[in-house]
Amino acid sequence: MSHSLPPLSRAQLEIMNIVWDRGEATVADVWKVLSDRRKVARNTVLTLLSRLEEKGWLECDTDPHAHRYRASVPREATLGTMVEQLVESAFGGSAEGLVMALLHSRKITKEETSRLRALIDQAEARFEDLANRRAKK
Amino acid sequence: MSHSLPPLSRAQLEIMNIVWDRGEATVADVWKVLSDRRKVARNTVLTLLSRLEEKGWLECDTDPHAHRYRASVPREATLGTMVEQLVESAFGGSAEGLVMALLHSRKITKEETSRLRALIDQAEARFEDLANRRAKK
DNA sequence: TAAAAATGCTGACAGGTGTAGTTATTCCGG
DNA sequence: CCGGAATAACTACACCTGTCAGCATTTTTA
Repeated sequence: MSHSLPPLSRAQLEIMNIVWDRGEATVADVWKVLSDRRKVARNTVLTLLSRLEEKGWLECDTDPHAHRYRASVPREATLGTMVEQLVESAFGGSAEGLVMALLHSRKITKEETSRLRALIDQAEARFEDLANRRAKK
Repeated sequence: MSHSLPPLSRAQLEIMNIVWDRGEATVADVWKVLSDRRKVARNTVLTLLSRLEEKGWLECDTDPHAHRYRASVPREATLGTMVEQLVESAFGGSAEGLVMALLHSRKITKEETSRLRALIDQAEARFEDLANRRAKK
């Protein structure tokens, strides 16, 4: 498939999130956001961005004096494969295993569980939809 | 809390899974299981196990000359924190985000969605339970 | 009991990562 | 036109990870 890039480390994911959030970002942009969270040198950011570009996670234009980085893979696709890989490597391929771990980790509220139920309803609705469409055709 | 060990890499998690599965394992045990999946030298396994022990993921007895390794953290707790960290770093703390990615990315069957719903019911039942107990007391 | 197999220790190495200093370039304000 | 601020490029380094070879010791077995 399209998506055979090396996995993202934590720091790399943090960068990607910033770029995804704003669609496009210069080194200075990213540095600014990151500096609000922890102390980090501009050069560190520069290196991380360059390496992400080397590996194909980012693309950049060298616009009039300031690299503008964009993500080359959409966020949803990336998160999707991340979840899949976690399911695979940590839960032996069982999606339920993951959800179970999520529900047991005491960070879930009652409100969240009902919203999760709604999500599942939606997913099932999509199944119905697909089935209908297949039947009609 | 108890669980401040450094994160597990993929290969390390693979090892931990083997140890968790059989409760206790020697180097030879792990090597055997791993060799059925891919070509790997015994020493590689040895090194990985030693380093996991150094870092506190494994404990070992030097029984009648063959190290017997055991996990020093239960599987569920580890998976829980792994999921939490993914939620945190990839989904900005939103558990729903994770479930949404899960439902959209995998080809989940209708059977799976109903089982997921059952899981959520259970979780809610636990909440009720807790609320009742608090009310009574 | 001597050879063979198993086991563990030490060291090594290449590649990735997070961090950043130094140097070179370029642009803007005066 | 010049000097300082912004920007990028190159280099460095310490640590982690996966990979393994060599050697020493112990246990098994023929």
